Amino acid sequence: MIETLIQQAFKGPLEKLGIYEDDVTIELERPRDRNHGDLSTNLALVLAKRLGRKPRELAGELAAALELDKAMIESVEIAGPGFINFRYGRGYQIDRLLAVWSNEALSEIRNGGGKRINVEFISANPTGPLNVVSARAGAFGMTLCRLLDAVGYDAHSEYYVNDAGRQVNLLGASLRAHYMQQRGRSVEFPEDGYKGRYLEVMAGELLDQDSTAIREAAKVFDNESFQRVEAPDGNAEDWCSLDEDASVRCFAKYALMKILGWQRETCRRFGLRFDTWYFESELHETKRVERTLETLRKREQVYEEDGAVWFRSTAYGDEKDRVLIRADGGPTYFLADLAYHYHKFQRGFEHAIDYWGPDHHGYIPRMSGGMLALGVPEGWFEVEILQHVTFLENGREMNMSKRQGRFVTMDQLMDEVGADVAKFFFLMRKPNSHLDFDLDLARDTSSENPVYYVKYAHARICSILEKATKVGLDVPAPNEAGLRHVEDPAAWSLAGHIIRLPRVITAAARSREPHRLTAYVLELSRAFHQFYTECKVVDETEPKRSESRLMLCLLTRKAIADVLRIVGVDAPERLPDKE
RNA sequence: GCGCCCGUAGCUCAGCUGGAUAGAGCGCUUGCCUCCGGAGCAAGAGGUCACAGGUUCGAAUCCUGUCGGGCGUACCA
Repeated sequence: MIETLIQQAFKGPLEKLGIYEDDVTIELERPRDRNHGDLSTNLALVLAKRLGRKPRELAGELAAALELDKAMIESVEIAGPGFINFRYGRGYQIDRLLAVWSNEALSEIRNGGGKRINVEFISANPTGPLNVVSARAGAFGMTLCRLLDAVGYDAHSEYYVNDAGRQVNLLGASLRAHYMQQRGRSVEFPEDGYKGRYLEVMAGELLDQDSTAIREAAKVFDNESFQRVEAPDGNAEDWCSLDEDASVRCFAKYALMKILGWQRETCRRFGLRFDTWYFESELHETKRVERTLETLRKREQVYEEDGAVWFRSTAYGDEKDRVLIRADGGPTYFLADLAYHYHKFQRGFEHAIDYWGPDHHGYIPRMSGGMLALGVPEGWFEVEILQHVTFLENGREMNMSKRQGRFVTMDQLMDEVGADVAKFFFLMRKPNSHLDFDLDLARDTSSENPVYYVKYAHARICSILEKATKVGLDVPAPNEAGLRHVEDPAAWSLAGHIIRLPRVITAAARSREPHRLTAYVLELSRAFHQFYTECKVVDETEPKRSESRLMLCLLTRKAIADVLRIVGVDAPERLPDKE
């Protein structure tokens, strides 16, 4: 790395001043302002006081004593209060461009050592179609997985299905009520039941489905990760003749099967791939919930009071202790969740990241406390909170009330703006800030829309390359001789962005901030459009110059495609014709 | 009340973990097509970084307090 090269160069001059390696860290960062060079250090500012010297003077002395290869570092300058600024040499830049082209630059950042990391996201209750709030989580979770893979981890995407407990029961009871009502039988609709239209429709379909049709419907789950999902025996009429508990269970089983089918299909359509769908019911069946409680008990983390069993979460910074077993004897959701995450640990993941909504942040202390109490190492469990999304239409906040049926589901969002645009928009802001989703802009397919701006840059490159071939120019893979011909400032500015690629990926992965990718690819596209207007690429009368510029086109196209792949957005060769 | 998140251009947001004259996009004003897709590019105007203290060579960034907004504060899941 070029940083270590510079740091090494400082060693001698610093020793003359009586400063040794362990004494000071030489920080090198990319200045905000491009005029300040490619790398900058505040070393002189940091040392000035200790040495009783004026920062600028010290900087000048240090800079003069540096011995650096011109091909690597072209210039060293003192600026401002005492910064030492470095500018990359052509040799270094060309070297890095070629490293991007050969994928060497991307291999260099794979430092994760194949460490297995579990990333859990969405995990919506299986009680209805996926809501649009899940869409942002999906975009983040999936992208984080690809980012982690890119930096050398082994990321594992996971979806937790709450198929046990009260809600599923309520779901079954609700569907049953809808069904009976449509059969003209009077039943009381369960309090707090699910009143969504989709259950009415589902009940309607059940009216004329026989048992074979129902069994057929379960076939979409003939797949290992979904063995727990199965159709109830018989048809809806049979289920009605059972006693109420059993009857509700059948309806619940059916509803669960249908809804999980929808959710899985929606995820697929959004480009989400889950390595594991983990069912809560399995935790109960395998007694993991009880065993987790036992472990806590053995570790003396629980006590009984008022007929309930409590976890001493206050010992881990929570504001109050939490109930594990209710007075009525049932386990809380929290206990099951502890068991689930404990099992994640036991499954051998070295780290676990959960994406949660903002309404769950109060839940963090008890969960991380619980993990510690179970003997899981500090820092193993990580939560990323995703803030809410507000949709704007005609500049006004859109009412997302479910009753009005204004698109609230993920599918409707995809119908409206497409999966690519939705993903890109969700990722444009950092996870921790609220997102204003401008629907009018998202629907726009012109380059006002950032997604199309980027796609257009990619398509434009493809079109240029095509044109070059058509006029009989060679389009050679980037090579040293060719890149040496690159002269224009706009071209080198573009090259500077391409070189940044591996760093951007590393930073985005480390900070869990995919918005750095979208921001980067927008800047890169912009640099390309600038280059395009200033440098004519295809020119038969100047084949050498054309070739070198074509190399930059190839490199840019690759960088854009690499980023878009991580973001999960398609990089098209051409955009649909404008009308 | 307490806890978490947030407050940066008219609007939407960056600001790379303490650096230099605080940056983009949209909107507004003004330019650029004999040319590879103008679905593009350039220039200009626009700021008390909510407010007040503190820490230090240096603060939008860290600490304290105030004001304003969002969310949470279940033996629900």
